[in-house]
Amino acid sequence: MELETEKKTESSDSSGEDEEEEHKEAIEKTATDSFNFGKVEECIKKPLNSDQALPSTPALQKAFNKPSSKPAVFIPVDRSPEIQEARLKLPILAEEQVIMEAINENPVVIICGETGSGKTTQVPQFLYEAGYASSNGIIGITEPRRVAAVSMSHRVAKEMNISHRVVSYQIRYEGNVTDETKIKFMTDGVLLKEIQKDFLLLKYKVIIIDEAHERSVYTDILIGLLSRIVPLRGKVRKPMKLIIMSATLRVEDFTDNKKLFPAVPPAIQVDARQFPVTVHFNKRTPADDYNGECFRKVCKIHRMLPAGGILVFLTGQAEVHSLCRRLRKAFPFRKNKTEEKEESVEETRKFKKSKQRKTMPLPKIDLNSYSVLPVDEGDEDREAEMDEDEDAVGSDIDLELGDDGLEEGEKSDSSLPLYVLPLYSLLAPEKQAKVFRPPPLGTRLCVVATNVAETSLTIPSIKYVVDCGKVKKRFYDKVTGVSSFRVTWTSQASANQRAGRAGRTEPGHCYRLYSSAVFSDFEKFSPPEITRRPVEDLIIQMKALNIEKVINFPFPTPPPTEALAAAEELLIALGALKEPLKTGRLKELQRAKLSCPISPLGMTMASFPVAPRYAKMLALSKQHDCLPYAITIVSAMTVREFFEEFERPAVSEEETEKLKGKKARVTQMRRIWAGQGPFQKLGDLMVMLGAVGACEYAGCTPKFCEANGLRYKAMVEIRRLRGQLTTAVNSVCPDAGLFVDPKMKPPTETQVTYLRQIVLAGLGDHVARRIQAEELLDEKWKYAYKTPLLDDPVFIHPNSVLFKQLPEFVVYQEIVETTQMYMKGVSAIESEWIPVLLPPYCHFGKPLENPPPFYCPETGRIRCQRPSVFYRVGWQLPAVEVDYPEGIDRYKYFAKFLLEGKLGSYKRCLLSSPLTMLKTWSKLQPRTEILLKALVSESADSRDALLAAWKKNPKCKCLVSGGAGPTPAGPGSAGWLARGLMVKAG
DNA sequence: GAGCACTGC
Repeated sequence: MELETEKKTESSDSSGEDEEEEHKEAIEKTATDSFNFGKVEECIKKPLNSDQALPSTPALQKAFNKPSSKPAVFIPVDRSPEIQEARLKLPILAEEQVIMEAINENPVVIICGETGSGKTTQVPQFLYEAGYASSNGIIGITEPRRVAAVSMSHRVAKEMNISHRVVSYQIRYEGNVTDETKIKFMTDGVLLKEIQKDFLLLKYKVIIIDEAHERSVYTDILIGLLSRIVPLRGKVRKPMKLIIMSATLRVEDFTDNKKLFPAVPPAIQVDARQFPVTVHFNKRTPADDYNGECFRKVCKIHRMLPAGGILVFLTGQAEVHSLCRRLRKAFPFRKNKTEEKEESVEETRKFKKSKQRKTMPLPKIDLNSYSVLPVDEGDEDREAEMDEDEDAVGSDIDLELGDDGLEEGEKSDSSLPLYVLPLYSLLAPEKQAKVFRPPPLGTRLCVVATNVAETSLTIPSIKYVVDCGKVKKRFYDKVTGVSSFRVTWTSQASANQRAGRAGRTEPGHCYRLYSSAVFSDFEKFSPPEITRRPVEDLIIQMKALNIEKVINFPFPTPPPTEALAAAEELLIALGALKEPLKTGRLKELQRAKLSCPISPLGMTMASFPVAPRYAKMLALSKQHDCLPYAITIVSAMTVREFFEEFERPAVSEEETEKLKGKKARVTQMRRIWAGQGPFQKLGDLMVMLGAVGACEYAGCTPKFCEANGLRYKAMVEIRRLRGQLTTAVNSVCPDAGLFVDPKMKPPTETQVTYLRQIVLAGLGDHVARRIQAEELLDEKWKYAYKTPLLDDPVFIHPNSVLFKQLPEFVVYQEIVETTQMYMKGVSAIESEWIPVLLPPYCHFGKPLENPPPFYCPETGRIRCQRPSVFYRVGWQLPAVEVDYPEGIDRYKYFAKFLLEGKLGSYKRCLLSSPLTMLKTWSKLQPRTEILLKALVSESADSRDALLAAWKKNPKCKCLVSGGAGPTPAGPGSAGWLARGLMVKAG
């Protein structure tokens, strides 16, 4: 037994499949065997060429029953002539043979090709035609976004002229996969879940990870897992191919990572069919006012340059709306009937200045060629002599001429109508859709966007990009988890991605509002997401795959150790991981802490597709019929931006009034949904429950949402998530018999109290306590709360319904730091619940002697009253009934109650009083000492433990009597849903 | 007394 544990800890693998000997063995040999198929070509920059045939292995040839260079099977595809023609224009088609040879001969291949290369649509078709999906095996492609998975499956089905039954998709809430499916597009999270059901992914012959350069957390984990799965599949003689597709050449994290791929996988580069984009840097970089600079640049472009849409990149909603307002004011356009006419005739557009000016031929600068470093240093100086303000790299178009200093007066010019549209993720979909329609006749389209336009949404017909060079990003404090949003410079890769948005339909221009020197100081790539955020959700998923030593997992880029430790600590506190034994040295303890195995509760939690804190809430909600409510609350907490945002600057007086009215309405509804008295104590979570309940009752219509300031999209997502969570709970607990009830009744007062306890159990590390009057030394702590991990005061967010209530103890969903630290999603809790529900966060004192310890017939354990203090802050918590602490005294009490007959119905003549058992060792009589020693040696300090000892060694019974043992009372099992939850309500 | 970019199960 010990040997085995030892072996496990020592082995370098981390994807332990210990139930399957074969797999385990194979994992350990991964490094030596599985990746040695073929010597690997290290051509990162240049395409492979076909006469550089890669060496192949007999094993693989046998596996596919064909020589390596030529597929033995060819599955015909009946494409339409138009599709054929369009396909042939894609550069990737010329590389088909090269790509397929590399795939045939290597288990892992990387394909680099920028947007427009056609890799996402074509590579699956290559594989299909080469027979990779011909016999009992399918081709899986992961996308980081749902829309992409759906639209790509549609497009490929159309190109191949094949039914959706064969080319299908699967995303979180829907899919059209059938038994006939051969090509399956899915989101990366879907595949990760599938690995939990079938670690070897046996139904797939090929997995393609698309958009790997985006480095989404699931993509990263998938690549780590697949780096082990692929060789394992070789071991079981069912080889699988892994293809990693990236839009950038930054693949060193995959290629130069020996832990991930011991042999360097070949990387093939394919060209993209993009139009050239000329990049213009500003001579000077504005200190702060990039918004004003954006405005001026758009004005110049609009006044002087030929037709073509403008896309502006800014950092947030407020900026987007404010620029929209300024631009609309400067270039108003009157809506008329022609607006409805969809066909916009380029020739009829009037561009005052640009018509007078000679349009210069656009310079041919390939976006690729400068993407690493700006090539303009020389030009910059040359341009500087002629132009103080701006260096137009490689371009003769001078925006400075004809500038009439518009920014001062911002006088409006209605002869040059500009059709200005905002675009950001939280914008209602129908408003987002506007940017894809042609602008009204005689106007120019100008989209003012956040980062959504960089990856998620592609607007055609953009010719000019204005890039402020900034992004707004979320930052997490690794220790406290407090998050904040900061605006920083973007990365070179992302600036290039933005520039590329100007070359989708014709050659374009990108205006960067910063100098090339500033650009070259940008980091090359943004750090992968997994290094920047808490990882407890990922860690629990990995633990559920029996990956215990997460620290050894072959992450393409590992999360910081602090983040791993924080995740492990939280999961232990939630009971999802088995706590390491407290014996041993500190160092060993530290190491053990990073390799805790998952607990049964953890397995249940991992099956719920929500954050571990919320999964814990679900796992505790069976009692008192709380599940439907807990599911609803958890769904609402998971879906972001529940309420519509009305804080933006209004365009008109009329809008100002409208926004004001809506804001007032939301505030009013919040108060109504929060309820009164005991209901209100559930706080913001009660608002969520009330809002979802009311919305569903009304049929979840856009109208209801609009009228009540709810985001329709969010409400639909909550509805779907409730459905998914209901199914998930039913499957771990079939007798729950849950269903989603659109006419769900409000919870009772008692249920609300239980819900508060459930919420506390999940948010144990998010408890805060109001500063008491006597502690108030500094004004800055007025109305403030203290938390265990933060030195600074935190406050209830003004939007919270508890903002004015200021309950003594609260839990919060998250803390966001802006001007101060604000708690959001706040519920009030009672301090006496804390020691009962959150023992890991409490330091308990000695058991009270009054009331005395007692035997609990339900659990078969010794119970007692213990006072405690909350961790790190030392808040005194009321004494509560808990299990008697481990140790000799527990044995003594157990012996005492045993002798008293508390465990069973037998009565014996005892020579001593059971009370003797509580005396110190020295005062014990020999016969009682024997009993105590026996109990200790058998670790029998509870009924279950004693029964186990008797089962193992029936002789033990003699120690107590000669008679029948105690009869076990009730089920001893402590199933996760059965556990005696909760403090008495009220 | 406020101001959050973007995504996946």
